Amino acid sequence: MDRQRTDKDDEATAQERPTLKTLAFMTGLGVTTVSRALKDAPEIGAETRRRVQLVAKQIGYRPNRAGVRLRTGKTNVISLVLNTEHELMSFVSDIIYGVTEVIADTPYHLIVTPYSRSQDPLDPVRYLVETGSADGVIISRTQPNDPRARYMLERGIPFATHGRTDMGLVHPYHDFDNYAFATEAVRHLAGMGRRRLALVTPPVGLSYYRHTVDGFADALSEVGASEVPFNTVSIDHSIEQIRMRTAQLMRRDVRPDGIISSAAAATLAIVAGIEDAGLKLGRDVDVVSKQSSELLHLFRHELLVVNEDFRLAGSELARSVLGWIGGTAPGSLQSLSEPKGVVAYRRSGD
Amino acid sequence: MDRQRTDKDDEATAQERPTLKTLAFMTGLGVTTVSRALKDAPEIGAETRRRVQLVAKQIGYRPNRAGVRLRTGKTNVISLVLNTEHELMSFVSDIIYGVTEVIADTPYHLIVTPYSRSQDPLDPVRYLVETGSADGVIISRTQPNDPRARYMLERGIPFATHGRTDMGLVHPYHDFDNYAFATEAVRHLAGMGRRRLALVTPPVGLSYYRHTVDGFADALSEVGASEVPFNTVSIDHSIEQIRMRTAQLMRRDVRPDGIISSAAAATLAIVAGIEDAGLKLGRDVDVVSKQSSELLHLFRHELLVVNEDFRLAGSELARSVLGWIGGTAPGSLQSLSEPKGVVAYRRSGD
DNA sequence: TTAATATACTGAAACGTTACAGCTTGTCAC
DNA sequence: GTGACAAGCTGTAACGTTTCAGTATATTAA
Repeated sequence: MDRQRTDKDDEATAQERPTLKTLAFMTGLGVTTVSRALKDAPEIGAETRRRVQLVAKQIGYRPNRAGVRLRTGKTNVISLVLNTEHELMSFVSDIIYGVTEVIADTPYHLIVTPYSRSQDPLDPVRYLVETGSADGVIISRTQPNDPRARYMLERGIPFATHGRTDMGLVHPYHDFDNYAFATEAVRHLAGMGRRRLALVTPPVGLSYYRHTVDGFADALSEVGASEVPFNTVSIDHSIEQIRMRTAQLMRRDVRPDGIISSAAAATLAIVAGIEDAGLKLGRDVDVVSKQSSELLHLFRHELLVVNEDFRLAGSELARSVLGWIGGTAPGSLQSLSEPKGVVAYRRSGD
Repeated sequence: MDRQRTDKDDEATAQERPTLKTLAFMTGLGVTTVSRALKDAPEIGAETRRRVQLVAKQIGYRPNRAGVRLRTGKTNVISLVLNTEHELMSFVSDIIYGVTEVIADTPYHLIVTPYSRSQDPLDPVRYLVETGSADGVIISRTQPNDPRARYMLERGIPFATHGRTDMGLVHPYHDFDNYAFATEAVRHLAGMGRRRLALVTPPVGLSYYRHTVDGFADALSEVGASEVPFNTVSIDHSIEQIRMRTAQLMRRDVRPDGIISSAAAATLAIVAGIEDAGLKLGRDVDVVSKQSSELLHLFRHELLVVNEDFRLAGSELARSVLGWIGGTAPGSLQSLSEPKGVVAYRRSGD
């Protein structure tokens, strides 16, 4: 009832969204000319070009995404592939915000592609590639030998990984230097006189697990401190598990006098465990933790923190993917973010 | 170079992604028939239908989104509109996960549409509607008189709001019962003998600000406690501001002996402020706080918490939008989540 | 037998875009 | 004055889908 008008008068009064046809009618040109004029093709007269672009701006023409996508295969979509299981914590939103910041003034949309419980991480990536649902993909929880990266490299679809791989293949990535984080943390603790250090690692199997562990080990021997093995948990474990295991650890004879934690949420649990064991943070043991929001110092003044900026990670990852799509060499789209050092709490007066 | 083949042999060996044409060729039917057979149209013979669907499954046919979208206007996209400024905290990822859980086994994709610093919140919604970029929209930071909801209602695009409106217009929503939260919090504090209560409110102007304030006020008069005004901050303020203002408040002569906080991050700052003033949580003042992840008890045992489940909110919102798209009456797609009560810390042994 | 009708299927057109292969017109060299 | 060529523009087809208006065959009613 609302749509009484025939095909013919489409050209006359276009109340619907303007298309190339509308513009062609208004300017008296052909749709081909209009299309080319809008993308600054060389064989269009300078005046015509300006005229078309003016009219387009005036009536608020926006290319129909489905039309473009059908014709060219270009989706103007970046997909962020997320594990809904483990990435429980806040930093996911930071990454998302970082990505959206970068693509805000591009024609790109961000779609979130989840994969859940016990699903093959390759599944969502395969889906994206097979259905051609995105021009570029961002993945996280990167592994040294990552089948997803290998797959996308084979298929030639631009992507960026949060975290490096170690397959001898070159692709864009952004990573936080967790080796540096671990070494700085160890040195800092050693500087405070701590000698028996424990590490709460990233999830075993992920790339930054190795980086962290290596940095920890190297720095330990550098400063001549010793490791108190604490392999029963990683930051992927539940708060309760970490807390319990930490308490157990701290009740043992040879307990650490310094702990390094790879994630803020885990740190809350670690501190709880320490206190469960009747020990006091800052006196019996010091803890250095990574964090992504500035909250740990509110939690316990005694905590030592290293900040990791996930919003930056999101931005860098988006920039990388867009760069690759735009033709930049993948090898030049890699970035590593250096920790700014271990920071202790400052009282207001300091 | 990879694409040497002519249009003709397209029909023969389809190495590319299968389309209706591929299926038509394989089954010896017309594309129309295939299209209808796949959607169980009645005028297709039962055997033909089965045959087509079998072949489709075998070769992994998936309808081309761009084709469908161009022809029908259906995008199979749900958009989640987010404020990149204020929604700093973790619960955004919970909402996203909740949404993805629901749309996982539908053809829908989730796109995240951000709006940032000082931008009109109506902008992204207008964009989505004008460009027809989504079949349904989810918005948050809902206001009693929300221009976005009004706009989408006018335009007839299905949406759901996180939080209720108060415009006499009916639309799907999911909301946490913040009135109940506030009343339960007040009653709990009153039950502990607290008489002078302060409230750290949600952002002024949002719907749940009113609900919270109303619940607070009503319960105050019910239990005969008094309010210590604390209108200088809301949970949208920075950690530092909240902390400072709380410290100021707690140093005054008439200071509250109970505080109710609408968000976990604010609570960290509040507690810091309390301690800055030299007071002790649980002795000089009790704090009831909402939280979305179970972390506050690790922060301070003395905290009293009420849990709000944002993953549930995401799921409910997605269900609502899909329901509306599917033709369900908007009025029947409203849900209110009740707080499960104020919970205090339980030591392991309890 | 014929006509009406139901069943099962099909071709053409359209959604909005871009690529390809033209088509005019004007200018210039000769 | 003719041919060549460039500049500037245009029509058609195609991407994959669904809808519309059929067509062919079989079945039933008279």
